[in-house]
Parts: sequence; structure tokens; C-alpha cells
Amino acid sequence: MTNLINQGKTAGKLVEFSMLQNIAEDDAQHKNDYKMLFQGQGKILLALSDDDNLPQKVLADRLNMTPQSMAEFVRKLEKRDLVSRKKSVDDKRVTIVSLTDNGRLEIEKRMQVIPKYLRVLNDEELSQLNNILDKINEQMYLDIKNADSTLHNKYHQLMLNHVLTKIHTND
Amino acid sequence: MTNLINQGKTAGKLVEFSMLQNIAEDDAQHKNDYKMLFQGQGKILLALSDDDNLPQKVLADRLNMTPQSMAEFVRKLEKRDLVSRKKSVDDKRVTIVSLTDNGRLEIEKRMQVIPKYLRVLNDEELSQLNNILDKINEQMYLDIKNADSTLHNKYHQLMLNHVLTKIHTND
DNA sequence: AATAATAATCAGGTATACCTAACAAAAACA
DNA sequence: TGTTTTTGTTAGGTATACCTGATTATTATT
Repeated sequence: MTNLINQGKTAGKLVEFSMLQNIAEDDAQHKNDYKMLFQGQGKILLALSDDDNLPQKVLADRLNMTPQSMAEFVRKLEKRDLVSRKKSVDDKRVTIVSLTDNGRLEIEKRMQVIPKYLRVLNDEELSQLNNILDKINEQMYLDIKNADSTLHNKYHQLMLNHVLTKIHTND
Repeated sequence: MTNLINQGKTAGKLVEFSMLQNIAEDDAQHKNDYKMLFQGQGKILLALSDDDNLPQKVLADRLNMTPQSMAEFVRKLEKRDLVSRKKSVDDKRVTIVSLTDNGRLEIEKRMQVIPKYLRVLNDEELSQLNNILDKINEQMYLDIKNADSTLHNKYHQLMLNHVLTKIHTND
């Protein structure tokens, strides 16, 4: 009961947070980079950062996208030299998509940006936030898995599990 | 020093969080609603939710957009019956944009969605997260103000200051 | 070997967020 | 009063994210 009220408050602050993020990062292309991490081409990069050398079809399924869209995005990524495409040898229909070194760098670059606003948190707050995010993220993994047990698109799971922590464990 | 490491970890988790959010809310148009809060038409709604009945020009300045884009978005919002446009009487050049009741409802609807993932936090965690978000948000307000003291576009400030808390204070 | 299913492509489309250039109407200024 | 500034509009454009339909290879099935 009381909890609901607190949840409401926090929800509002999260919205505020997202909005400020959007405005604050208005500088340069950072914003776009960040925004682009989670849709279209960016999604694909993230997917590949965990599980590389995937057929386009698999990517399309995982990211819940039509093969046509996938083809388009992969093309664009290829043009930007972030992924490469090679025909599979076992099945000459399939095109294997792989990250280029450039693409790998790009992802790291994008993810290693430490938002300026984190600097105002002290160690205790950082660790609190860490715990909270762990809990929230875990719950979201579960939600995603459940929403999906209805087969039809396996979502990420594999791909997602600690993709990012992995990349960030070089500290 | 150590702090930097923790910041890095947290940054990674935030990226993870955003990504999961994007995927988890794949259901229905919720995702789009949410996403749309912070750009284009959505930004305008938010701006008006704090400070209503504004000339298009002012909106364009505050949201750092060309008047042409603003005109376009306001048009679209009008078509969706979320805002109304009336000519100002003192200055017949200006068009005053106002939220319709419908628009006001729309904003509240969008913002009062409590993300499912918050339910896994207990009261202590919620209050920790609240504090943390307060700190972060406050810092971002400052950043925005500073980035902006270089005149040229006054950003929000007025508009932003506790827009959302205000709306959420009905608990 | 003939047919069906699968991976991908091409062509064409919609929607959104933006932008620039050109221009009209109204207001401010000299 | 005439000129300049300001607000907004029209027209046209770019870029991204997606989608559907039709078609081509290639592999799987019968």
C-alpha cells in the first residue's frame, strides 16, 4: 500500500531522469549515439557484442524484426564498417554477420561513456544504485523470458545475460 | 580513484537497464508512448504541462528547435487533439499553444505508468533510489543551466523544475 | 526428381524527427 | 510613413526505423 505510493514517486523521478538525460546530453552526437544503442542498427551491434557471427535470420528473430529490416540495417552497418557479411559455407543461403574490429570499438566506446551525473554519487550511493539496478535488471530478464515463453521469438536471454557487465569488467 | 571504477560499473548497469527497458516494454504501444515522451511531439507536451499557453516561438526556443519544426509538431498534436492553437489578441502574429483536457490526460497517463520492475524494490530500496535520483537530477539541472548560460537558448529550467514531481504529488 | 520450405534480396511504402529556403502578415522602429 | 524585425507558414528535403509483397537461391522433404 504505502509501497505503491513510493513506487509512484520513484516512477516520476525516473521519468524526470530520462527527460533530463535527453536534454543534458544534447551536446554533440553523444545523445544520438546513446539513443541509437537500443534500436535499429544499435540493437544489432549489441546483439553481436555478445554472440558474434550470426546469420541474419537469427538476428532478426532475436531482435524481433523482419528479415527485410534486418537486411537493411546490416547493410547500413556494413557501409559504416561496423559489421561484415560473409556467406556461410555449410548453407549457402545464409549470410553470417560479424562485428568488425571497428564495430567492437564502437560498442565499447559507446558503453564506456560514464555519464557525468554519476560523479555526484559517493561510494555508498553508487553501491546502492548498483544493487538496485541488479535487482531491477534481473526482474526484467525474468519478465522478458516469461513474456516470451510463448515461444515464437526467443528474445535475447543468452545475448543479454551480462553482456554489458562483461564488457565493463576490464576495470 | 576507486570511485571511478564504481562509476564505470554503474554506468554499465545503466546501459543494461536502458536496453532491458527497451526490450521489456516491447508490449503494445507502451514502449512508443514512453519513448515518445522525450522527443518531438512528446517534448512539447511535457513543456506545456508545466507552462501552458505558450507562443510557438517560445516553445521552439525552449526546446531548441526551429520554428518550422515546432509548427509541424504542434500541427500534429492538434490533429491528435492534444493541444489547441489560438491567435494571441495582443500580438496577432503569435499563435498560443495550449494543452487540451485530452492532452493533459495523455501526459498524466503516460507518466503515471509505474514500471513493473519497480515492484521488486522494497521500501528501503525505493527510498535509496529516490535519493539517488534526486541527487542525479539536481546535478543535471545544474549541468543544463551551465551549458546554457552561454545564452542563445534558455532551455527549460522553468519548465523543468519539478514538473514531474508536481504532477506526481497527487499521492 | 519434383515440390516445399527457408534465407535473403529488391522494390516500394509509411511514419517520425528534424532541417533549410522562401515568403506573408503583423509589429516595432527610425 | 517606410523599413526592419519578428512570428509563423508553405514547400521540399534528409535520415532513421520499420513494414509488406514479390522474387531468387538454396536446402529439405517426399
